[in-house]
Amino acid sequence: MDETLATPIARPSLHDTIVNRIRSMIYDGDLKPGEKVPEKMLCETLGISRTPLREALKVLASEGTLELLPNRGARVARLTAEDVDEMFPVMGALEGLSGELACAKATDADIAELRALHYQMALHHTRAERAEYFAINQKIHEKIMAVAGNDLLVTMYEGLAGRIRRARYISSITSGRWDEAMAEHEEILAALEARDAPRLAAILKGHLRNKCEAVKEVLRTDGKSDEAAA
Amino acid sequence: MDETLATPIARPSLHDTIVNRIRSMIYDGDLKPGEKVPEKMLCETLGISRTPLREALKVLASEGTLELLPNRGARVARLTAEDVDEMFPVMGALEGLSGELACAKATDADIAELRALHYQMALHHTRAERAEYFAINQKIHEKIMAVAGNDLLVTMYEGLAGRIRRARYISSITSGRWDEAMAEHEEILAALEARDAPRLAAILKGHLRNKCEAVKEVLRTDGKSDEAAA
DNA sequence: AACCGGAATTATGCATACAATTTTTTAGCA
DNA sequence: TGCTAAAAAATTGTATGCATAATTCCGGTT
Repeated sequence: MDETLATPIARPSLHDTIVNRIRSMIYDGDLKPGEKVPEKMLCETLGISRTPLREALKVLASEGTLELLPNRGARVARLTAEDVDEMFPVMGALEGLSGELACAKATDADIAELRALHYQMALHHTRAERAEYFAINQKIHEKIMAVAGNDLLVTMYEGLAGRIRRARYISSITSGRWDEAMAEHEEILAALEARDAPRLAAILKGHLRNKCEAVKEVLRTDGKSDEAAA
Repeated sequence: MDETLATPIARPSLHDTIVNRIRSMIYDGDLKPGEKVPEKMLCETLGISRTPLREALKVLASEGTLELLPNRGARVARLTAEDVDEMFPVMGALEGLSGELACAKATDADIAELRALHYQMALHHTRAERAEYFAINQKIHEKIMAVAGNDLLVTMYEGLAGRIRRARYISSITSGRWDEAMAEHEEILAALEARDAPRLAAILKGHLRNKCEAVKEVLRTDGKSDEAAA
């Protein structure tokens, strides 16, 4: 029997598990940016041998999550201001695309769901509940991505977003910038309701550019502690 | 002395060499889409052991170049029409971004170089020299990317472009579509000379969308031979 | 006392060996 | 003859071991 096309992907391989475990350790801060990651240490922590671990390290390095210095081991990639300057235009283009596609593909139900999320977020904004606000904020952007219906887009965006998430810009947002962001979200909802693809794309791009500045600010402030840890 | 920041990347590691070797084998057609890739075979071909080979396979799989079936080995990823439908919007967004950035950053010398390439390509077009035309065509797009000055953008775009390059759409372009593409390139040059970023972005996006259709056409025609090989 | 050089230690890179799963072959049966 | 099932072969997943490069530590020298 011919299954050449019938087997896209199969079971949860142990291997990806390790990759995800290590990725989580990095995103959760168990491994800090700039920190050396000796293989032996990780082997003991994860209870595995060096072979599968090294395979995972190579994958994470190709993603940009780790830096692999030949004959000198792995280090958690440090996010520089230059990295951010390169990442945000790309993320902006991708997020803009998600907006365009979402305008074309969103059902009324999708928009209703986004509207609900939006007003819930607005409530958290007026109450100055930062954590709750940011949680819903992320949900909204994820929902727009999902509505866009392009898995590759989601994968690529998440890959970049994940690398930035470590810089916890959340706590450092100024209330002035917060009000601005909220106003931009009003426009996002309006553009989506009007299914105005170019406008939504433009707003999302600008919205992200503002976030870029916030992240760079955190990087400047927070950089010193990273240096100390390295 | 503190070199924590001073060592971004060091020597050409053997490992990346293997990754690139295999990637080349795939792009050059030594390994065809859908084909099974036994580890033993590649080990003998490359003259290495299974350990570094498997590390390379994992990396290529994370790039989407290979498919890794747990306990069942690797296969060269097959490009489906659905894949192309997902890839082209993303590539369009990235290429559009390259145009925007290029408009902002291009020096007069850059534009002069692109102009020269453009008219050289136009010459090949009037002479109906396909291979030469496409070689310069690619150079132009690469130059725009380079002028944009965003390494991450280049990396991500090349990753996608490389996966598509296997579908040799070159030979199959119709002369009608070819004339269209050439006309679009006239606009590309004009927009760049005017440093009209939004316009250049829009043209590049549309230009690529047309190529998307060509690739899908090749996929439909060429698909059967791939099936046979699998 | 500070600096330089070399040996010992440690960690990484690669190859080999063993275990487990899948695929193929083959024997048995209806 | 065709199908099922079990055993053999082959292939992948993981662990271990050896070779090599890098780091550290120690002794000698200026």
